[in-house]
Amino acid sequence: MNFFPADDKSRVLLDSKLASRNRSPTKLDFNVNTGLNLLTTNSSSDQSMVDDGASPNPEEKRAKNERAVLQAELERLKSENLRLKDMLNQVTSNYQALQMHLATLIQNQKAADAADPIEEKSAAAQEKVRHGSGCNTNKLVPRQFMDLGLATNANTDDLSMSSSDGRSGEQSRSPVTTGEVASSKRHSPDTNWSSNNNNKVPKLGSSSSSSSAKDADQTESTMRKARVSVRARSEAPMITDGCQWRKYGQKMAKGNPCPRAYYRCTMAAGCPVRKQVQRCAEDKTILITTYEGNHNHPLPPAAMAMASTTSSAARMLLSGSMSSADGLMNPNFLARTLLPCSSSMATISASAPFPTVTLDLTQTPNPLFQRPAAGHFPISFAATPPQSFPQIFGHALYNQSKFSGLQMSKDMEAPPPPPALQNPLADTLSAAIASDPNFIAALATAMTSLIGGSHHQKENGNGSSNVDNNTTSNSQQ
DNA sequence: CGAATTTGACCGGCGC
DNA sequence: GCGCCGGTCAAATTCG
Repeated sequence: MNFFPADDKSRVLLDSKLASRNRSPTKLDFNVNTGLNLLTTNSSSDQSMVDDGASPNPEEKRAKNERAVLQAELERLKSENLRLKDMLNQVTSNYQALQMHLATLIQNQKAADAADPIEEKSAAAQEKVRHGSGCNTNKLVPRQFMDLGLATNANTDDLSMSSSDGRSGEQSRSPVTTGEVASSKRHSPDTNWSSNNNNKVPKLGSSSSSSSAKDADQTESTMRKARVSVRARSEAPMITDGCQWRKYGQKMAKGNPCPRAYYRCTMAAGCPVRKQVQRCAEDKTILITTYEGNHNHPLPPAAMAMASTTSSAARMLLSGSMSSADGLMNPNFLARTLLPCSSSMATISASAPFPTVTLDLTQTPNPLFQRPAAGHFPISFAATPPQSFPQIFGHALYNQSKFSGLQMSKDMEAPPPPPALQNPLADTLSAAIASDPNFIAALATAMTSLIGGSHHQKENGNGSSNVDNNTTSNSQQ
């Protein structure tokens, strides 16, 4: 976990701390003192942190002061190092717990599938969410992680992010995948970004060779194509998400003086994933990146996060909206129901032609200066100290869990906000983190990757990817 | 010189 | 039917 840019002085400082963390404090102090002793002649006064004013040599006096300052700074850094270490351990342990729960979940799910694939999973998901909402976060995270997987799997088992071919015969069961493989009007058989293909069942149906006509829900699902939009403050022309993109077009969009750029994934031939990049008309420092589709190839860890975002968010949106006529017909209702307290982080667009999940990472760029409004959960990543990462994950998962289905119980609509830890040091560190938009984006995508991870891991058979890797790799970009 | 980007043309959907 | 619009193509251009 790297919280600082590689060229930052603080990075060097942190690295030195980490490198020395295995040494005993005594030894560390000794080493520092040894160096400073070279500048002093009176070793007996080395232990004094305060200048007694009796020193006849002004040079020595200055050296003492300097040493005192350095020692104080060293102590502070040591304690900070310990905090960081604890935090890392906590995140790691949480992740390991998630993996264990996932393994258990998959086993249980296989057993449940044999009996009643849909009903059992939905009931289990709701029950677990109800229990999870009242638990402390360390338990909440894996629970909700599991819950999401259950809820989404119930509807979108066949969504594929990975090397599994999205154009397999299974595609018709997955709204997003189906959309991806729908033929475009030109040569690209997997292009479905255009509105041309999204709202016309006959077109999709005619273009799909696998119109096995599962049922009405299937037909309905093909009408909808989910997108995942990420809003982040960035001066860069494009946020780094680990994938390789090739620009294939640029257009002036109506109502926005900034051009919209069109990219397609070039990490594999025929990868259907597209993304649009456009600056916000109101605030040009905000970069809006909209993803659509699932990769048909293995992804590097750095790309896993964002790719999982598009897949899992789309899956959540579709699986949730599909289950309710209200949600389907009234996106506002859907958003209100699913996201009563998270509008600043994730919203469902009511005006977009397609169901769109928007992850807003532009809130509260500096946690020291802006706190969440009363009654509003501190969803903004930057607004929460690093020690609260489990809480963040937990709440994000909680929200996403709600995302995953309207069928969830009513008592889930008013979640108890996890207590955000108040810690000056943490605030300082989070301020540093928040100052890097790439880190924020990486963190967000890592979180959503975690959210979608259950599905992802199942599909890829690549359970080794983890949040730490995602976060690190992205934050270093 | 190959890869990536640019940019005007093209296409289909949609509203009038 | 026409024009607008979003999305894509592909030749031309630029870049490394």
